[in-house]
Amino acid sequence: MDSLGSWRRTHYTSEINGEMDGEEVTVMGWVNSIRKLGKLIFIILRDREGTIQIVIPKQKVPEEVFNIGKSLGREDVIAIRGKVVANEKAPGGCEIVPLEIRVLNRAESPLPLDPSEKVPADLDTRLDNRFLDLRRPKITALFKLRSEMLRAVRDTFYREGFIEVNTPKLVASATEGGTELFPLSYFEREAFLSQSPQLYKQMLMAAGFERVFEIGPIFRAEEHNTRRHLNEAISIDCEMSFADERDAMEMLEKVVYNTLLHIKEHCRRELELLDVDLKIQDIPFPRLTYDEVVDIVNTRGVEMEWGEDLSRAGEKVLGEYMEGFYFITKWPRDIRPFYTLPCEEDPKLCKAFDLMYKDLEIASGAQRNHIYPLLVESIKRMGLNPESFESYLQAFRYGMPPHAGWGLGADRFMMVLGGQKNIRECVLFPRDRHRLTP
RNA sequence: GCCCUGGUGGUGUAGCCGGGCCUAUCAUACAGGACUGUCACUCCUGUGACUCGGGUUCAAAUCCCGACCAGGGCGCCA
Repeated sequence: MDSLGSWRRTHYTSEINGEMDGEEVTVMGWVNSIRKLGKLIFIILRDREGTIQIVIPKQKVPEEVFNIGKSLGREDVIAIRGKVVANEKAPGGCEIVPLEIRVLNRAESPLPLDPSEKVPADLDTRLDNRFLDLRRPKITALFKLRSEMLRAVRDTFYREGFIEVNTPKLVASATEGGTELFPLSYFEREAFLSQSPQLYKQMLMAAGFERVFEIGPIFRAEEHNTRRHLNEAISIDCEMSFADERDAMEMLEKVVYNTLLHIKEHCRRELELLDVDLKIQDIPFPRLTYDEVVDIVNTRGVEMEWGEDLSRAGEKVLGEYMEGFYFITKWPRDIRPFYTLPCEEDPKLCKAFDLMYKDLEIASGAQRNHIYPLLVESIKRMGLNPESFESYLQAFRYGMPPHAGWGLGADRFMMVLGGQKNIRECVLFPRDRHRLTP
């Protein structure tokens, strides 16, 4: 085994081409595959950006180089200093003839799964050996896509005058209602992992921050076991003052639309690898009211009473009826959280919305209830105790502007962008009902 | 949490219905050998597996029960 020493990579494999014939380069990466043909050895070297062929003809390289080449196995980590040779017979039209090879680390064998994708592996096996799974170009592509998605989302927020914030993930209250929280011990007290930055975002409206966004983890202790649920997820959240639910929907459209454009333009290679034909959907996205949704779902043979949330069957028929992204607006007040502002014209309804992609809910938001007495009443209505919201409610008593916002599930958004059927595919190290490692 | 399906070498599979010719199939990986243009290299040789526990039977990978694990569906998801 050799040390890196003073060697540094001069090129990623993708940066080398036939026009560099004769140039000396240093490349580093993993042995993707190796074919030993007696006195001739071919290595496909893989780095983050791609692969390149290394050719080792016994007659034309130092004996030591040939011997090292012969000793290599799959996924060994090597560095090669060598000459670029343009050659039509090589994949990509060029290859490297090594002057010197350094073996930086050996890989044990057999490997727990096959990164070259000749033999498929179950998702469970892949997640158990995720670092190896992630060496597969297709999988790497998905996470490059994710990185660019986050960049596009951030860019849009900054361009629109939002401040990026971080709110606590360790919280005291288990009384927000709704979802189950993960309890944990906090010195001599009990604490919980935050299910959403909701209450903090709103307090920042009282702080006069006007427009904030946060990209961070949320934790839900539900025992769900589906392709679209995780117990730890990343939420893209925003909140804006002096705005109503229509402003919030427009902002959400901008974020989604800009991300589609950005990915389409900057991730051609990744989309191709993933075999995704990303459609740019013009804005505004269609808006359905909850009332319309109830009609559509019932007309298509799935029973749905007014006042019920969409069942999975309901989502499916709706997803068949609607193409791409669409909003559902004007929800019944009783099935939305207490911080949603009721409609003035009909107190049974509220100013909440969901953003759907086909049959998948990817975001939800609303104009928030900024009127203190009405908010207290709503908390009671939901069977919750206003006293446990004291530090939150305080913020509404000394000048809280009208405001609206939403939360977009980053991992679900990735399912749409990357064409994935299982949300676990979109997360490096997913946390679900049974998986806590790696 | 409920329902359905499944668990066979490192990985992915065939065999299971109709128990015995299974000393368990194939691919890939791995080890050794031959090979100077491979690109899923080819060829020869070799190594390696029936999730666990109980039961039925002369006989269980195969049938039955339970546990564990996985996949899918549903529920839950302010």
